[in-house]
Amino acid sequence: MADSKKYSVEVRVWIEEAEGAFLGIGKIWLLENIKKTGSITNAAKEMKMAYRQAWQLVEEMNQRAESPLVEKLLGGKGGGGAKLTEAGERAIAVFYEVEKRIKEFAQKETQNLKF
Amino acid sequence: MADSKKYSVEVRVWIEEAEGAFLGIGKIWLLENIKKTGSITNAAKEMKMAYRQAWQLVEEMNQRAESPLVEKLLGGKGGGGAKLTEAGERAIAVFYEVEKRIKEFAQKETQNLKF
DNA sequence: ATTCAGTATGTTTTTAAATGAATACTGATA
DNA sequence: TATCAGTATTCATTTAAAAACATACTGAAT
Repeated sequence: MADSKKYSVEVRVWIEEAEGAFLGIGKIWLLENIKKTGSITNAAKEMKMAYRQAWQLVEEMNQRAESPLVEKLLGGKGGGGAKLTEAGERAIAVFYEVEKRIKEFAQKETQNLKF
Repeated sequence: MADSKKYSVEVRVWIEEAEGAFLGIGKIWLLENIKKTGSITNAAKEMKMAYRQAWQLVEEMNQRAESPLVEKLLGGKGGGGAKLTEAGERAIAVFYEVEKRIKEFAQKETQNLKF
């Protein structure tokens, strides 16, 4: 006999650092869009987010990582742009790996919830 | 050689139901305070939360659980009050158990993060 | 030295969420 | 049947986060 309602466990994962939340799925999406578009401006547009906000997130990430995740290019042809550093690329991979493991565990461990 | 910065994984766990988020740590605290104080009013005060908000959270929980988590007593001596049902008591226990398992796993699986 | 698109930064406006305030309802008890 | 404290509900206010707006700054390329 099945239960009348279905419940599932959801999990949000983020990386914490001394001063608080450092890297969650939002910043990861931003990194991915910077990689894809080559600039903070276009990444922000892609995500329908204000440039100012995107820029602040990048600042925060760069200052709180041991080495910057995003390299910003000022002026020059096309006005400049932004690209991921090696550390930035690695951050994406590490985050998704950690998140995947935890979410898989969470699903596996929580069948048949009842409330 | 130690890294200059420490990073840790944080995890937020909640229970999802057809219509969205159903039960997270905030509602669990509310349940605990209702248990402790015997009313929504006093639970809300305890948590420095508006009564209105607390009352709405209780409504939501009760409607979306298979059976109510909180029994509300109207009128009478002392004006009434609120107490947890069996299902409410169980919800607290189940939530913490699930949360504990997932958080322990998350810690164990993520040593030596570097960014 | 002008152009150009993106970065950098401060200020104002919007917006959604939470709070606060006000009022009616409930029912055991004295 | 008057009281009383908590539940139930509406409406106005506050507040904090995000967005929108405005304006410099940068430097390769022409």
